[in-house]
Amino acid sequence: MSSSLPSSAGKKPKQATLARFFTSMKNKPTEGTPSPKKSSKHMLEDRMDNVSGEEEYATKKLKQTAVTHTVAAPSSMGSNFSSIPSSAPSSGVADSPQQSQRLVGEVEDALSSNNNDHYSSNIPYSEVCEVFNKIEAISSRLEIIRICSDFFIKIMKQSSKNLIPTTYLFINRLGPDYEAGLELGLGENLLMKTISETCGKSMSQIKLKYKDIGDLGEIAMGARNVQPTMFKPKPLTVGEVFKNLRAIAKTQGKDSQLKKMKLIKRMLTACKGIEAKFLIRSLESKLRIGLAEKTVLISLSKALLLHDENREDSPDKDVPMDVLESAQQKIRDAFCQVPNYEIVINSCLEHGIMNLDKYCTLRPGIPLKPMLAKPTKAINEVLDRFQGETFTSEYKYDGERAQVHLLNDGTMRIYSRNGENMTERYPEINITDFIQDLDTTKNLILDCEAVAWDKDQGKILPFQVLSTRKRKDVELNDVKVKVCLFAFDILCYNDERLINKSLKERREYLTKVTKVVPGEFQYATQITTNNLDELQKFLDESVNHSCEGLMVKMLEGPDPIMNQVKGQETG
DNA sequence: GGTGTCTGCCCC
DNA sequence: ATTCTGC
DNA sequence: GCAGAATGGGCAGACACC
Repeated sequence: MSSSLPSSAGKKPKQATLARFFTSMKNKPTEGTPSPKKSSKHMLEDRMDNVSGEEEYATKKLKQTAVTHTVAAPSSMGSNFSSIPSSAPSSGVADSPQQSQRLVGEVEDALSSNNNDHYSSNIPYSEVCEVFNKIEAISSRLEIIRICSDFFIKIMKQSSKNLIPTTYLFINRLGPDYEAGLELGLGENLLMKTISETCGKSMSQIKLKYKDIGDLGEIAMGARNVQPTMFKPKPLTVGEVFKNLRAIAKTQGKDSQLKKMKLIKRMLTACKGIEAKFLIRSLESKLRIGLAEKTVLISLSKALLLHDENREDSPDKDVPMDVLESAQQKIRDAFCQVPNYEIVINSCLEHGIMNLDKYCTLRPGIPLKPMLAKPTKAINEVLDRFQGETFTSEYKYDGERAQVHLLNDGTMRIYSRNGENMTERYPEINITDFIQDLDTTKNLILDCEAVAWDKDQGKILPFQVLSTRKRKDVELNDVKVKVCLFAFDILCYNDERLINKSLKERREYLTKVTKVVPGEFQYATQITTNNLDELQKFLDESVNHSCEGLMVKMLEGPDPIMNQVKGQETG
């Protein structure tokens, strides 16, 4: 099978915005100009009113949801942690998110702050933007993958150091999920203000165009390109842009918005052509070129594999399909267990992509990607899917995912579904209270659901209640909504990877290692049956116990299938 | 200090 | 989380 | 039907401004 597809003739932009640029805004009535004080929600409504009859424009909040992978079981190699480097590679991965020092100082401080050196790259930013531009016009994923991996190979030939900052630009992130303090803290308003000041347009002009076009990137590009440039700015490089983005994220405190704007202005002034478009979109966290994490990961595996091949063998040798696929699987598995591009990429470069499963494995202190469940409508649908297999069902609790880590040094961390460090949010939880034998338990990783708990009534409260809890700087006194952890899995125990074991075995570990404390730490209610009536009853029961339905999981076997069944609304 | 606005790799 | 899209 | 990408509602926090 060929790896490249003929690109379809019917290419069309990912958004319906481009063709309309600057065309339909003539004769726009101005009475709809929002007053500066209007909330963004109102602005959105205005916008929708004005474009009524046309197809929907990209509205606000095009947030990129973090991608979840299955923790697919790689063929068990019997390798345990003895072969794993005990410390993270020298990449300087910040691993103590709680104490990330707050940079209140000058912009320059942030720029020169800790270990930015390994993000250096002299690749012109314009080259990245050219690739983005190409991808935006393509819908075939295979074609996109080809373009991406070709580009990755090209920059690696210059220096493999280029790969990390470039990858981060492609996935539009500033670091791993679990590294705190990497939010840009920018929204459409601040960006519009910055564009307006940099490009010499009035705020109302920009807003009007935004209402019409719905893409600040296009607006910035349009405005930049008609601006006379007195002197030629130095071209932007990948390393520079990436470091600046991180600096923007790390800027906080008083006048932080001014400082952020200053950093953006500096870059925007140096932008030429399409650079402005993608720079602004990156800052909005809305790259919207039809390329996201999964595709980048596949492209990376292809690039790293070919790069590897090129080095030790004749260049441009065609890699067999099965080799390519196994490389993809390896890199996917590694990334599920260690969701950190720096670690995975460096490990590939150092040990080769085929040895990832020996060096990139889960470890307490790094949140692994959760396994995903397929939503199903009814019980019999599940029975079809699991026919012949032994499966088990658990309540699906209406709370927040909590991946609880106990580290060798005795510290504990709690990560959200998206790998965010939520430890601060639960000061009252101490996992050691729920461990049977503290002498023999050095470290572990548990999978739980944190649920708001009514201590007086001894029952579960809805998610809305949980979400009213404080998030930052939470002291014990602040805790008004109690939480009960419902554990349903254990993924690692004393450096032993359990993800390749069957759920049945993992449950045995779980109950052996931990202990129930009613109202604080309990096991997810479960049943193992394939009887339709029993299951239906169990589903109804779960809803009566304020749960959302059931999670249905394969009990044995290496190939984990998981489904969820939604219960009836209780309203 | 309080209030209003904006933002979030937010959570579901 | 749900919905939309291309394959 | 699948995988990947795009989008939504609601709440606490951060910052700007008075």
